[in-house]
Amino acid sequence: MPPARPQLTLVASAVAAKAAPASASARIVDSVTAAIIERRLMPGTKLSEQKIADIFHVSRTLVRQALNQLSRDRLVTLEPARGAFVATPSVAEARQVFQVRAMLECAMVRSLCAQITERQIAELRAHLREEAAAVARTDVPGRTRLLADFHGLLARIGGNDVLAQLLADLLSRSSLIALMYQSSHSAAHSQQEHERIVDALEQGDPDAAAQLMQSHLAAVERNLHLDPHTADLSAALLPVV
Amino acid sequence: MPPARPQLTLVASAVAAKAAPASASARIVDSVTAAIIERRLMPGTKLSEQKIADIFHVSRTLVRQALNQLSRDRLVTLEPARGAFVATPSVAEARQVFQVRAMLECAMVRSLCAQITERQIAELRAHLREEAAAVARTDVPGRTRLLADFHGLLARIGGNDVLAQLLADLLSRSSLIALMYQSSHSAAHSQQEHERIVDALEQGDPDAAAQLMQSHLAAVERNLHLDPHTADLSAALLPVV
DNA sequence: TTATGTGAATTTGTACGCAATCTACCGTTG
DNA sequence: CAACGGTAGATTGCGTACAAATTCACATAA
Repeated sequence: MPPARPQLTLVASAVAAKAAPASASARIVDSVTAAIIERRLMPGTKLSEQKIADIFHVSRTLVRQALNQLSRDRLVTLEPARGAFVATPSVAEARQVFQVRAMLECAMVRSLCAQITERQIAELRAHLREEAAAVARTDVPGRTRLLADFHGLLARIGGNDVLAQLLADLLSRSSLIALMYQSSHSAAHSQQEHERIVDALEQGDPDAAAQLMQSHLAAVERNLHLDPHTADLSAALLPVV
Repeated sequence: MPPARPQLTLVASAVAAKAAPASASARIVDSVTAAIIERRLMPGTKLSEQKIADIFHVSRTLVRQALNQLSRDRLVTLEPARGAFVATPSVAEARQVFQVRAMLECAMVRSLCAQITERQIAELRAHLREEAAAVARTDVPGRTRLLADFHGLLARIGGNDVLAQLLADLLSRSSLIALMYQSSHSAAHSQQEHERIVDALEQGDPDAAAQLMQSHLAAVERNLHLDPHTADLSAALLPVV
């Protein structure tokens, strides 16, 4: 079904993603996750068990464990007796992910207004400065990561681990989606919307914060190339370069 | 850390949970999930790989796959080199799960008001009748399942698969929580609240629907024995009978 | 009696190997 | 020349085996 099936080119640099000497298969999960959201692995790429096992110098057993976890995260799809492939989220799935994010994140900033501290505002401001710096120096991978992590930071600040974990999953899926349906959204624009959301949080205005988050997510989604004629046909025929 | 560690008594009846000849490990996942939410497996129970493998007549390989999936669903916790145990969600986690459910489900019924059809209302009414019947005949396992699945049905009706999947996970976690912190909430009361939510959906009143869902979830949570003195000490010392 | 240390037995973690399945190539045929 | 079929190679699915870690029991000492 997926039209484009590039070859696997998981370079050794992927191994050095995280320094943590975590459990063997967790290291593979982290590396592949990083490789996917940093677009070193394109959607549709086949992830051969043996090749990955060779790269990480472990047996296929551990690779299979890792691929299973990744499929639960919806970052790879497992086709029975055919193998694992980097997921190619459909347009419908993309829309649904953003719809759920809107539900979750609007409610999140609403409840955040009532409980946020000076200290946490400062933390957010520091993050915004990093974002702005990355945008200014046109650091594309850096600003992409920081812009996504703004949403993760909001969730972590809220202190609700269940929510933070859930949103983290949605954010990695969003990264894959943004990568597939190449966003035309201006990074600078996104960064400014983040600023205004923090302003609303600082003023403790739940309605404004929720409204700003809503329109921010809508803008991001609108700037994805999700329109039927653009995605369904062209993207289905031309390999996603 | 967990105080109570009952012995594993996964009877063979668990095998006959679903008739589907699904993939080997999926069958194990379903059986164990059913066993947990139907409280045949108590929180803290050790899930020995070999014992489960013997019960299902498969090798430990498939059991490990199943346990990994279950740990991602947060129904079992994996302690390195120690084994798998039926999860014992903390009070904090319980509160967080209900908080996220409130965010998600309030937004869900809101958006449902605008798009729901006559056909779908009828489907919900049919479900409500089943609930009422189960409550009337004091069918405890049946009414528990139906009352939980009302929320799942709402999600599925919405047509957003991502949301439905997410909520399904939260619902099974909620079942485990309700089981641990033995709810004193009246089933009949819950059922009536469901009726009123459907009424609001039928009238297309988003504010009322969201408000009713909010207070319904709050009531369910309030009737869990989540208060510090009840849970932290007593429940930590006495085995959960 | 309570606490501590040692060793056997059980259990988990990982690698390896075989059977079943799929992919690809190539010769055959209409 | 296009379409079909069959064989060879590679890949996945799953069971088994062995090493490492943990648990439990028992003996010993304070």
